[in-house]
Amino acid sequence: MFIQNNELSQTKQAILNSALNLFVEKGYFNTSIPDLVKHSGVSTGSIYHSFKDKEAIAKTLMESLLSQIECEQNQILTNHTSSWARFYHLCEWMFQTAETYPDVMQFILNARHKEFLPDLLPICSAKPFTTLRAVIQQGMEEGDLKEMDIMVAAAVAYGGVLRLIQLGLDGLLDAPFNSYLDSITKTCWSSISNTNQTQ
Amino acid sequence: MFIQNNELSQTKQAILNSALNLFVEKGYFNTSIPDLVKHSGVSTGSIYHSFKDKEAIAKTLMESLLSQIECEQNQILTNHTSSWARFYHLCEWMFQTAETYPDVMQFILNARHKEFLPDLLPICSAKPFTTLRAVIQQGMEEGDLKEMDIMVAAAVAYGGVLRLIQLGLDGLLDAPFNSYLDSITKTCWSSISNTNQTQ
DNA sequence: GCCTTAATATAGAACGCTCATTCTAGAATA
DNA sequence: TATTCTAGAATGAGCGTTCTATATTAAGGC
Repeated sequence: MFIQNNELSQTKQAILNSALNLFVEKGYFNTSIPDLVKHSGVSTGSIYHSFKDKEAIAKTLMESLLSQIECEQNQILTNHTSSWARFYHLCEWMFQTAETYPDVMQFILNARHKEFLPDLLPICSAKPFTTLRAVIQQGMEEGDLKEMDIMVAAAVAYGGVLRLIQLGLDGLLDAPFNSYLDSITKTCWSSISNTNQTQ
Repeated sequence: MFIQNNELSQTKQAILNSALNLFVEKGYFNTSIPDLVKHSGVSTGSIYHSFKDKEAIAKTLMESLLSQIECEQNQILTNHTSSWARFYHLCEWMFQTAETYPDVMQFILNARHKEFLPDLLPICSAKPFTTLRAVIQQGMEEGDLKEMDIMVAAAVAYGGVLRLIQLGLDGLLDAPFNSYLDSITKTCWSSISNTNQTQ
């Protein structure tokens, strides 16, 4: 039960949570409306009363997830000001989310959204991802990070973390996510850092 | 025309190449057999004469791509022996492939294979990916890389590179791939390297 | 309170269409 | 002449969506 948005009715939330589960488990195209009916307990009629069509379900789901993520990221940015602290806690948050809500992480990172949401920008252009890059930018402007191409720096900084999450979601890690947190964040950060020590 | 396998008939190759194009462009589920007929010029009857069903097309496509990639990787491993050289040239090869055959790279990296090939292991377990990790292992055993969790090291080493490829495929990079090659490989490698300089 | 009425929500059967697959017939090959 | 390949029409199942009927809720008048 990840989706909990006061602006959405109970019925809509139930549908979206089932959609999230099923879309991750079987994929968007392998999930039929009858599947959704069975899983959510909401009837066909109600589903189509709540949403224009199947695509609208996916779209709303995506928007809900992204806005929720944005919200949690902003919390982190408020609580921490230095670029390193922001980077570290953003990564920590990603690890925690991957651990607690693997479905959500799978859906955000993995799903080929373009296949069922043709108008959506690539996920890398979405707000949560630009926020991640903005922290790197900040680190560079404040002199903590080497001057280099922002895309390269961001790819190095988050690439390792996201890759590890991917490996974990695919079941190739033995230990829980957060046991890797310190070592991977320090390693990634130090490689683009100006000094050789991360405070 | 990426698929060129002597073990496969012309017809099969034509079908597989069309499948590769269409699967990347529209996705597996948005590609119908009629689409494949139109694009490849091969009739329904011939398609079903060549392949058991639609899934078998995807499976053969995947196997062809992976074996071709494996082959090219082995070439690189033969030509270079040090772990750094192997790492560098494997990355170079990935960049080149992403530049020349973005379809192939998209399909390998991105496609949610599990959705249409339920029996397939996650892509990270496929040979080409274990080969990548083996090079990191080698670097560690030979003392070039710090002793650390192999998964963490591999995630850091390739995460940045693969992330950059992803950004490029999504159209967020200005320059061609290979202009980033040196900076990203050096950055990634140095962060897990024992000495602070990469020869 | 209670009845009336309108709007909204739910339920599940019915519809029409597309798709993967099969079938039948004919062409090419050996 | 037997086998393999090609072609495209026919089939049938499953899907997204719509339709119709029933239930629930909300508001207003008395």
